[in-house]
Amino acid sequence: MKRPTLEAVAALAGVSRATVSRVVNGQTTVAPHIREAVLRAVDELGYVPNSAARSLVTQRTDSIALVVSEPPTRVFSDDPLFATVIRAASIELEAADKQVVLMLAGSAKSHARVERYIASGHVDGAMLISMHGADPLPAAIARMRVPVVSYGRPAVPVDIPYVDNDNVGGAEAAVRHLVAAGRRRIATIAGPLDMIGGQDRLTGYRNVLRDSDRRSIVAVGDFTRESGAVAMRQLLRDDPHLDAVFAANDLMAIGALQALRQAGRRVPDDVAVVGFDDIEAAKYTDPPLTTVRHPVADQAAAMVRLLLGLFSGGPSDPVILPTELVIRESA
Amino acid sequence: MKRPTLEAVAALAGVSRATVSRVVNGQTTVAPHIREAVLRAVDELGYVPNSAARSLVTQRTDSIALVVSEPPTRVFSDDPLFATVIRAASIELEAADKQVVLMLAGSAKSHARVERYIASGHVDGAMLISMHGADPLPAAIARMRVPVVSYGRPAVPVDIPYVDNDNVGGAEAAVRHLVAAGRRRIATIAGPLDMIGGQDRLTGYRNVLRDSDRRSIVAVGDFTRESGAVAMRQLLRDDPHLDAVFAANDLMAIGALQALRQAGRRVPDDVAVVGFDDIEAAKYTDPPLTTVRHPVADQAAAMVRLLLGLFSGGPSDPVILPTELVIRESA
DNA sequence: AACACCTTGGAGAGCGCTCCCAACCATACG
DNA sequence: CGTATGGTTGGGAGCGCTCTCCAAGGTGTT
Repeated sequence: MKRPTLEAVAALAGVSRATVSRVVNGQTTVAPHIREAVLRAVDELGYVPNSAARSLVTQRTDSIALVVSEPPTRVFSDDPLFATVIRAASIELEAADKQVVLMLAGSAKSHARVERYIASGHVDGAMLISMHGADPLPAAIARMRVPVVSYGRPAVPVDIPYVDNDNVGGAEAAVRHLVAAGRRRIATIAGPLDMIGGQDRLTGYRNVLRDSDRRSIVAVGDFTRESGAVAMRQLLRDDPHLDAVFAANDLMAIGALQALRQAGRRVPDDVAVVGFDDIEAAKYTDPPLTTVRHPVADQAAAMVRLLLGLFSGGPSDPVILPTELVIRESA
Repeated sequence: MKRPTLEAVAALAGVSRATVSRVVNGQTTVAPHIREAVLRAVDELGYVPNSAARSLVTQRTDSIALVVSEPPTRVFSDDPLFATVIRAASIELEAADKQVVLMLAGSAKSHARVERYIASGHVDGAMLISMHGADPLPAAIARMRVPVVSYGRPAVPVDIPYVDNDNVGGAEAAVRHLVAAGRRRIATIAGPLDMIGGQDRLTGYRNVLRDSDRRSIVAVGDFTRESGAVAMRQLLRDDPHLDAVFAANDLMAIGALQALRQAGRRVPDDVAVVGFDDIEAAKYTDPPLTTVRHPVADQAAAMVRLLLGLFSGGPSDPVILPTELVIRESA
């Protein structure tokens, strides 16, 4: 009635536990006919090795935690970022025959659970995704003796390897595009400044404006469409004559598009709009959104490779991936 | 250098392993001052119990697998269904202090991994989400002696408990609404017929049409927006005079809206459109989409409770949740 | 003061597996 | 024909933990 053990298989096949273990783990030092007998017994009993027992002795679990340190509402919002990352990372990890354990660590309470989970040896390593500045998790996890990598540069300087995209460069390219098009009053809808992506994209915007001798006009959103609309209205009040907006992500750009339409501005004729991310929806806005594409899936895959590399003593240097300006009709 | 064990804590606190175990597991039969000493030692060494060792003896893992038997492209598509289910289930499971292990089982290869994972005792139970008719996974997992529940009635008759919403009733309500509004030629864009949701919603549509003496006009999509647009164009060719469409989900309804606009039809004046799901985007379509809301999050929570109930010998009867017609402007 | 009873801590057996080491057998060589 | 060699197999320890006894000590009662 209970699940069969190695012992049971050994008994049925008329060999020792050790031999069964060898067959199950694919060692070649077993005589073919014995191997056959063992496999038959395994099949007959429906034997599957007990993972707890195995990892107790091997000290490995072949599982990797994917920790998303955000409230669930944001993880599974309109923003497909997390979905893309999770998907790409899963594919890459499964290719390496690792099991993905997805963990949402949005609240302080779940932080504790996650820390405990990782510390208790459930996983061989962990990947952290998108945390805010005050997030204590990276530091906490880095303290354990578990290999960890981060998706995106941690906001707090913590000594863990990470993979990021060139946020500053991408923002610069976007704003340079607006400058090149002759736009004079270029505003930005920045992301949350406690997030590294928000900071870096604002930095890129400021770099170009400074170099091109324009004034910066800044409103801050929180990466949601609604906040983009609110920020856009704010900007229009601040400077009714602005002729371009760079939004720190597409969702806010879409919100800005709505607000502009409501305010009776034509895009791109009156106001040019550029987003960041190149999400799917950017193709279907009216007009289609010019935006900065960054390789989310590649970045996730690179993160996985970085972590797997750590297991075998590979380098722990940060990896930075390039971005690309996608020009559509909004700017 | 290694991770501290019970033994180490016991030595430091000057007690036996058993006593430390009692303290760590919150047993009350330990004298306060000894308890203090143990906790101090735990703290000092940064001790965290080894989960493999623990579950080897307890035969529990306190983890639950959430198996999504769909290709990742669909799981993390525009369709927020999976996201909502995953989120709600996670919240509910964490409340019960269970760890969620999310597994994507889109390919045959990953099926094998998932089966092995579950069979090897990594989790105490499993939840299956949204599978197509030919999916062998429910049957395979049901065969193991692991408690399993399904989100949605399994397409293949398999004896596992499930939680579903009233797809037939919801579709009926939607189509009855169109009938009541005086629509004469009511078409439907059905979902994939190898999915139970697709079947049931089509059944509901047919039930009402039959009772109200109208002809059914059916096109089949695959729950994506694109397929909705394609199906809509098809329907317009089949019957240029149709005056209403019931789409089996909102994404296809949105595609239909696009196709109708391109064809120069006004919604709802010329053609009324009703969707199913009440996703977030349904509020923002032009015009806002009339649709059938079903309690996705509630359903997920109910699924979790059903599974947890199974552990303690609770009932394994299917749970069916009601739906609600949300009337906006498209019909 | 002796007894029973209850509380509390310790000893030890395993949970199911891997892996080291030793024993074995067969072959080949001196 | 004995011994060295190499390839297979089995024995057994132990991974870190829980949990069932059991013993020791303390308390209260008669």
